[in-house]
Amino acid sequence: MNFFSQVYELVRQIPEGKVTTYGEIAAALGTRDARRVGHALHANPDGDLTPCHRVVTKDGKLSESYAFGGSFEQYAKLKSEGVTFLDRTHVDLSRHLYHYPTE
DNA sequence: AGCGTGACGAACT
DNA sequence: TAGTTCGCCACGC
Repeated sequence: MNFFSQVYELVRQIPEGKVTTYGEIAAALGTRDARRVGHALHANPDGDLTPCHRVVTKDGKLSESYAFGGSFEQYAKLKSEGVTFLDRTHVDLSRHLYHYPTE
């Protein structure tokens, strides 16, 4: 089990209508290196297997370099799942942030 | 092999 | 409050 796989596992645990942040994932794996989390998602082409559109930055901002058609795809997918937005590129984290259980 | 960069973000100054 | 440094490492050059 490598870091990438763990990232994918956590992302798959995000329920519909929820989002999480790079920092949450990194912290859940015991590190502060959010860059690897982002890199893992971008390196993963399995858009159906791993809902990377549910992962945003700490500010709730959608990633600017999203691989599947830009942040608009994230916006469309998330909105269809019931996620609300502060503006076209910012998720309402106060309503939809998924916090990983601490163990 | 080293160096710079990067879907990031917290801590520090 | 804003700017800088540090964490940590895959990847391209």
